[in-house]
Parts: sequence; structure tokens; C-alpha cells
Amino acid sequence: MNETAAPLTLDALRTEITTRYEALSKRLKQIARFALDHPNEMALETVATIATRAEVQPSALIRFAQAFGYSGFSDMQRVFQAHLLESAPSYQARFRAFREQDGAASQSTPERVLREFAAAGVVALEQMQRDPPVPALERAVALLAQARLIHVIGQRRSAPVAVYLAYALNRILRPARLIDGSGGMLFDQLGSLGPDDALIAISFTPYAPDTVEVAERAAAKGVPIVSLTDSPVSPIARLADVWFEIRDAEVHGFRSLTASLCLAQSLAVATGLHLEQSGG
Amino acid sequence: MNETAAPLTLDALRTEITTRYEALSKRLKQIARFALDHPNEMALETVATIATRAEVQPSALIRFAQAFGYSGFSDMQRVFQAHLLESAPSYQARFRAFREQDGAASQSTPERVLREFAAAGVVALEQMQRDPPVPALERAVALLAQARLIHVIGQRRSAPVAVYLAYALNRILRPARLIDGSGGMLFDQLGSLGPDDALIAISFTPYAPDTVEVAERAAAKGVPIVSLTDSPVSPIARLADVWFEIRDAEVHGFRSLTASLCLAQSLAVATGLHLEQSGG
DNA sequence: CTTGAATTGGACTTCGCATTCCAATACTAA
DNA sequence: TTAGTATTGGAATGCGAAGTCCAATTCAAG
Repeated sequence: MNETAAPLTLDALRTEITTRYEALSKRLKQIARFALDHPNEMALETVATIATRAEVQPSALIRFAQAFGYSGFSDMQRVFQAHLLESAPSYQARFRAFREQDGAASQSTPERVLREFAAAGVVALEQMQRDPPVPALERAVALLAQARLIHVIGQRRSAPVAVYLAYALNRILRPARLIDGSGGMLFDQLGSLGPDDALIAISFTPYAPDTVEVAERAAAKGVPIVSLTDSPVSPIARLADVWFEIRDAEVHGFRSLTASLCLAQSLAVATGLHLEQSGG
Repeated sequence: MNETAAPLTLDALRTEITTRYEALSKRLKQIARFALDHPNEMALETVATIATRAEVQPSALIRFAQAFGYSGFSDMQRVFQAHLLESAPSYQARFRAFREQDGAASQSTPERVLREFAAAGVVALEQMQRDPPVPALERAVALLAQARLIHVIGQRRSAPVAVYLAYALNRILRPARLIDGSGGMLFDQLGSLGPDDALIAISFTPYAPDTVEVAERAAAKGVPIVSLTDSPVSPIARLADVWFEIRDAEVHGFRSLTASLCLAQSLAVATGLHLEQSGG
């Protein structure tokens, strides 16, 4: 048994394995090679399975893990799993990692809050950059470019996004109208909705009932719908012709709007450019 | 038990979950959402752990897997694991592909626009993180925490920020009122303004005249003002007790709102935490 | 060879997991 | 309401996994 502290990252473990490789016994060398060559199997398979693949005894794997300071195989396996998560496009894991690294922080100073929101926003935007919803964007742009009048609805936390879209669409000369239900006339505003129009609906859990109902009525009238929402099973996603799944981070119980607004802005500007380029 | 063949890929499973979602029972819906939202946990964690996270019974997870044609949970989990393995190596390649393509930018595709906005947002947020306006934040929080009623004004591109602030402040139980001038009653809404209140004014070049005038009238009445603006020489910065200089990036003639909203959000949440911590 | 130490194989034990099952509960329809 | 049905919670089960241990084997040194 070795007394070194067990490596916490796969990189550290790799280094450790490499440097100590020559000193290992025959069987442990065999496992070391396998671990370096097949990190994914190390992350996902059971001891028995890996033992078979590597052509060693299960117990040898436990010894190997213990030789590198882990309490057992499962303990070491976590390192391999964590690595898999990091390299996968999982922004939640990375965000959690960030917050934990931030660590000691007992108090929530305004500065800390700001830093957290900024960090969450960066992660969300990077995620969106890495994995942009291209087909949806293109279809949405085409749809919005030819609509006679674009109606926009979004309530509570989605209201700012709706307000922004209405503003931006008007600026690029696409007639847009915000359905804000002021004066209790929410559904009265729907009178003029027709199949030549388009509706942009924005809603996140818990979905505002009014938004859902507006989308339902519009769908019934054959109005094309573009949805910004958070899940494929959202009520407004299933009604939509084009829908975007937006993963905004949540800090202190408040969802960020960073990704939503970035998408809204892109939608408006891309529509504008589309019109320009097609001689609009 | 369902007789459909169990989906073999995560994409197929996602589709299956989505289409059958409405027909699922309450608990199964809950699991469906969790599975769609946290594919990585589904891949790596044990039934017991996932059950805890998703707030369901372990047995419900087995039922869920079986409802989708799998023999048990472990069977379904393999699909999530396979996906993790696939996406892990490819992510690096995709990222590289993006950066290379970035160079030869001839056309403005929707994808490019989205990427530009995301990149601009990241830069703005990183700058804010690097150089956070701590003293202003702290003074603003103190000011907002003791205001009787908080009035918020912001027009055009600043409107979303104002809408968001009004929403968020109300959520943390700080009475807030949006001055939106609907029905042409902009200045009529100022009647109740008093020195116990506070005004948050948001405006960027070219400064909306109405916003400036509201700020001026408020200042004349001795109302404390917090300004979000873009320059120390902005008309609403001069009038303010606390002001923030926000440098949001501009892409294709459209200023991003990323930094503004990040600050707005931090302001609201920090105020909320301040009240909690001081026993409000 | 012989001896002692290190390494290894593999049966055994223990523990924790996925899965089952049934009683309790929540719905639904009459 | 009430009866019947679907859904759910959670204890009980059995199985398979990780981890232990010791006898067998290999290796090194004299």
C-alpha cells in the first residue's frame, strides 16, 4: 500500500502512473497499460468486466487502485468518470465545479453574486457557441422573414426577452407586436392573428398559463409558432413549428437570461441580415 | 409493460420520451424531465442516487425504464453511457472545426451571428468579472434595501433591463413599479414619487429623452437615483447617487444586453440576500 | 537446490445495488 | 359516495458487485 494522496484528476493520475510504471509489478504494469489505453472503460465498466478485458484477476484491480492511494477500485473509478463528464458537453457539471472551487465563501457579498452570475453567463454562452442550434435558427429566420406581423409573448421572467424581441424586430423593420395583456386584454389582442403572421412564445418552467393558452389558440388558428423554452416536453415546444431548447444557469434561485437574450438577439439580427441579403 | 423495442441510441430515446410524454403518469413525467435534463447523471449514477436527485422512488426509475421497453434500469442506462462515450471525443474536434471555419467569414449565416453575439457576451462578462464595480454595487444594494418603493425606467433597448428589474425586485419582495408610459401617462406615474422611494434609471446613447426627464424630475424631488448607463458624462449619471458604467459590446449595430442584465440580476439578488442576512 | 519474500489466483465474505412485490393511496367513472 | 383501477411508496429480496484473505506460485538470493 502506498501512502501518497490519491490523485483527484485523471491528468494527475496519468502522470502518477507513468512515473511509477517501471517500479510496478508485472500484473500492475499490465493494468496500468490498460488504464492508460482505455480510460472510458475504466469509467463505465464493472471490476469484473474490466478484469476480463485486461486479462487480470478482479482483485488485482483493487490492489492497483490501492497502490495509487485510493480506498478501492470504486474510489479510483470516480476520477475516470469525472474526466468523462468534463470533456462531454455538460455545462451543468462545469458550472458546479466552478461554484465548488469557489469554495470557502461563507457570505454572499454583492461582489460574489456578481461574479457568480457573470461566470454562469460565460458558461451558458460558451455552451451555446459550442453547440449552436443551427437548423432551428435557419428555419426560424426563414419563418420570421416572411411573416406579415410577428406577435411576441413572454411573461414574468420571460418578459424581458419578449420586450427585447419586439423592440429588435421593429428596428429591423419587421412589424412586431408585444402581447403583454395590459389592461386585462390578453386574449382580445389575438383577434387579428392569422396564418400569415407568426408567434414567438417564450416560457420556462413553471410555464405561465397565459402564455401556454395564447400559444394553443394561435396553433389552432394555424399561426406558425417559434418557441424559446427549456425542454422538449414543454407545452409550448410541442405546439411550435420551430423551438429552441435553452439552458440558462440558475444562481440563488434566479435563472439567468444570458443565453435566452443572446439567442433572441441573434434571431432578430440574423433575420435582418437575411432580408438584406435576399434583397429585402 | 410496453411492447415497443427499446431505443438503442439516446437520440431515439429522447424522441420516444418526447412523443410519449403527455401519456405518462405524473411520476413518470417527472422522471422523463429529469432524464432529458440530466443525461450525464443518468449515465453514471446509481439508481438510488438518481432517485434522490429526481425526488422519486428507486422503483419508479425501474418502472420508467421498463415502460420504454428496457428490461430494467441498468439496461436503459447503457444507452446514456454509450452517448457519453460518443460525445466525449467528438467535442474537441467540433470545437476546433468551429475556430478554423471562423477565419474565412464571407457570409453572415445565422450560425455566425449567434457565435458572434455569444463571443461578445463572453468578453463583456469576463471583463465585468475581472473588474467588478464593487463599491457602487454595495451602495446601490444598501440604497435599494431601504427604499419604500422602487421605480424603474428604461426605454427602447433598455426596456428589457427595466422589465427584468421590476420583475426580480418584486420577487425578492421589494415593491417595484415599472414606469413604462403606457397610455401616454409617463409623467403622471411620477405623482407619488417621494424621498423615501428610489429610482433606477437605465439609458444608453442616444439617451431617450423621456428617461432623462423622469430622472431630472425625480432628482428635483430628492429621490435617490441608481443609474445604469454607458458614460460618466451621461445625463443620468450626473443625476445619480450611484451609477454604473456598463460597456456592452456591439455586433451588427445591435448592442448586447448581456452585461447590463448580468448587473441587473446581481443587483436584485444581492439586495435580496442583503435583506435576508440583515434579518429583513 | 533451498529458503524466504513478493506476487498472484481465486474462493469467500460482505455490502450495496437493482429489482420485486404488495399494501396504501390517488384517480376515475358510475 | 362507492367500487374499481391505476399509480405510488417503501420494505423485502436476491443477486451481483467490490473487496478480503489465504494458499499456491513465482521469483530472487545464497
